This record gives sequence, structure tokens and C-alpha cells, in this order.
Amino acid sequence: MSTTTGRRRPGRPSKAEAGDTKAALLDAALRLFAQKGYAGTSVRAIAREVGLSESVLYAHFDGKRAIYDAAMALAGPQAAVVAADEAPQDPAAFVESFAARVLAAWDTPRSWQVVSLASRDGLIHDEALNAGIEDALAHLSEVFGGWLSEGRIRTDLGGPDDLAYALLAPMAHARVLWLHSDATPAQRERARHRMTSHAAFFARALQNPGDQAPSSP
Amino acid sequence: MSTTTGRRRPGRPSKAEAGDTKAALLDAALRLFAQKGYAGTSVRAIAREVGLSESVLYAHFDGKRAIYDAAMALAGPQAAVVAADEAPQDPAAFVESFAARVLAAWDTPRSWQVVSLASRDGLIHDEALNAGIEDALAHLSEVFGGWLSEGRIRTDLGGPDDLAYALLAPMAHARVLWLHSDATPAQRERARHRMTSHAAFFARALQNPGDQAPSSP
DNA sequence: ATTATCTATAGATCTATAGATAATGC
DNA sequence: ATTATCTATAGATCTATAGATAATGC
Repeated sequence: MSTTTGRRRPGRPSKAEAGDTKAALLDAALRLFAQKGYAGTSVRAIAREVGLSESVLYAHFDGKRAIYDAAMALAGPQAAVVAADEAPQDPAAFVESFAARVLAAWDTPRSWQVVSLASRDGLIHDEALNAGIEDALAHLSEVFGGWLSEGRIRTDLGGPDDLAYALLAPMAHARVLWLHSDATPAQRERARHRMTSHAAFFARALQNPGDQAPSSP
Repeated sequence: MSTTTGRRRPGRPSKAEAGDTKAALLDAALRLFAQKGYAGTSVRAIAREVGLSESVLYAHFDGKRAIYDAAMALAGPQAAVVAADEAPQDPAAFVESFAARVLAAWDTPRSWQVVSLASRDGLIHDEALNAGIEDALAHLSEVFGGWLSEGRIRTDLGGPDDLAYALLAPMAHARVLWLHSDATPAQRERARHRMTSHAAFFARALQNPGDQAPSSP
């Protein structure tokens, strides 16, 4: 960033040329940690990425670990995958709108970075990161449980947990495989297609046989 | 391994005390890479793990990268998830036996290590590692395609690709989340339960409504 | 002579700190 | 005086190599 050419003048930068250094450092840190992992990213590399000396990092953070934690925190809660109070619609409509919301939340550059970062350093199966998934599973399970007891969906497929997992896990898997920073546009497109296509499959599987008029000619 | 106490005598070890050093190094390397990732594992740490000096590694491998590649290769093809010629049974029976085979292949210490290793260094979405999944998807898709055209399973749920993905992705996701070296026994148990339970769900979803006599009282 | 280990070391990093320098805000 | 940057450097660690040492297999 900023001065690509030559050395920066020593001393405090003038107000005009001073950006939000801390935010720039965090952004660069998240990008590099996502690319190379924690151990593969040096404090020096982060500072160089924003065009500063490495020691500036110690003015803003306690150390390397602190930068990492801050970048992770900035990467966000990532949890709020379900807008809770949208359940009691038509089951098929709910499933599709749920899938659309999940996809929207996961299909952003920042979310891609989180996946890339988590795919290094073994955080893919980190508790904190998967809490969001667990929450969503629990919520879905509740919704499905209600519908099951009301007979609004097939009751012979499995319990609420089975249904919740059968809907969400394929979406989460598509995210891990294809919605990360290193993915190609074609892979991202594949993720979107797989996720919406799976939701449609799942919505149909839920239907009580005979509930719906056949839509084919 | 071997001499936990004191220094090893310099010079070639006697035949009696010489083990399979290269195999021991590879095993230790795989273990450490799985625990700490590539950048987080030093050549020195690998050598120390087997109780040798770090320079012994350069007698067996060209360098750090070569050890990593060898460990990955040793981790195995991991591909052969489907015993190809077992398709034309009863759909429900096939689905369950397929799931059992996949689980058996993925539920071994070596396979756990592969997942842990892949979950660092961003290899979870590595082409080579996911080729096995792609193969399995393609194979399943073929099987389901045949059944669809023969009307042996519901035709209104989705195409063969949708079905293949809906069966395999939740299993693959359970593997990533809970079938790795750092997982607790409870997590591994959860993976097994989720995988078999999902297969059962999926087998029921495939059934043509009315094909099967209701089994409830 | 060859092989498998060792010790010692070169040369690159890496994290972190100390102290200089220059702009800011009072 | 405080703040935000710089340069310089300490001390650790890392990969890799050179050369010594001792057992093996001929």
C-alpha cells in the first residue's frame, strides 16, 4: 500500500499521508494468514504488505499471536447464519430462503478469507468456528421438529437432527471446498449451484407424497 | 524412539540397534506435519522425534519439501472409496453398504492423520486430495442415473448429480469435522453416528412412495 | 569402500526491543 | 509531551552442508 517506491521518511507521517494503519495491518494480516497460514506468515511480511517497517506492528499489537487473534476476531462472528424468526412459513419456501441466506453470508470475499484461513492451521475443525454451524443445526432441528409433529413434512425420513444435518452439511461442505480465497470463479460458481440445487432436492424430499400436485406436463 | 537417554554414539549404528530409520522419519514427519502443519514443523523437530540428529534427514531426503511430499504419498491414495462393482443390488442395501465402506476407509488412524494434515496448509481443498471424492461422486452419479431411468428410485427428487452429492457430501463433511487426529473419541463417535444415520435417511428418501410396506404398527 | 550416523557451523530468517526522528495537539 | 513511524540490532531458530567417526559388506 501507499509508497511503493523508495523509503519512507522517518518520524511521524503528516496528517495528510497517515491512513488507518492498524486497519491496514489487520487487513493485510488476514490476507496473508489466509494465504500462508500462521506459521507461514511473518510479522515482517505483514508490515511489508502495507509498506511499513516490521516494528510498527509492535506499536499496535502485543505480538504476532495478538495480530492473528485480532484478524480472526475481525473476520467476524460468522455465526449469524440463520435469521431466527423466519421459520413458520411453508416448509419448501423456508428451505429455499434459508439456503439463499446461508449462501449470501458465505459468498463474500471476507467469508472466503475466513475459510482459507481456517483451512490452514487446522481451524476448520476449531470449536469457535464451528459453533455457528452447530447453532444453525440446532435451530433447524427445532424448526423441523415442529413441522414433524404437525405432520407438515414427511415423518418417515428421520428425526429432526437427521433432517437438519442433511440440509446443512452439504452446504457447509461446498463452502469448505469451493468458497475460499484460492478457489477459481468456476469453483465458486459450482458451490452456488450445488448449494441451491441441494436445497431444492431437500425441499422436495421433505414433501409428503401426494401433498403437491405434479408439476410436469 | 530408541535412545531416550543420553547421546547416541557417533558413527554407524550396529546392525542390532539399527531400525528402519527412513520409515521412522516418515512416520514422525506425517505425525508432526499433521499436528503443526508444514511451516510449523522443522526438520529438526522431525529428527528429534526419532531421536536422531537433524542432518540424518538430508541423507534420506533432498530437503524439507521432499520429506513432506514423501509423507503425503505414504498417506496414500485415499481415493479408492468405492468398490466399483457392487452397484446393482437393492438401492437401499447399496446405500447402506456404500456408507459402511466409506466410513471404514475414513475411520483409521492413518486416515485421521491425512485429514489433520490436509486441514493445515490449506490442502483440504487440494485437487489431488479431493480427486477421490470426485471419483466417488461420479461413480455414485452413474449408479443413481441407472436406477432413475429404470424407475427403481424416486425420479422427482433431482438428477443423479444431486443425489450423489446429497449422499456423499454430508459424509465428507463429518470426516472433515470429526474424523481427524485432534478429534476426541466423542467426536469420532458422532461422525460414525452421523454418517450411518445420514445414509439411512438418504436410503428412505430414495424410495418410491408406496414401494415399501409401512413398518410402523 | 560404503553406509549411517554424528558434531559443528554457515547463512537466512524470524520475533521482539531500544532508541532516534519528526509531526501532532496542547 | 505524545504519537507514529524509522533504523539497528540482539538473540533464537531454521535449513542445509562439510567433514569426522564407526560399523558393515566385500
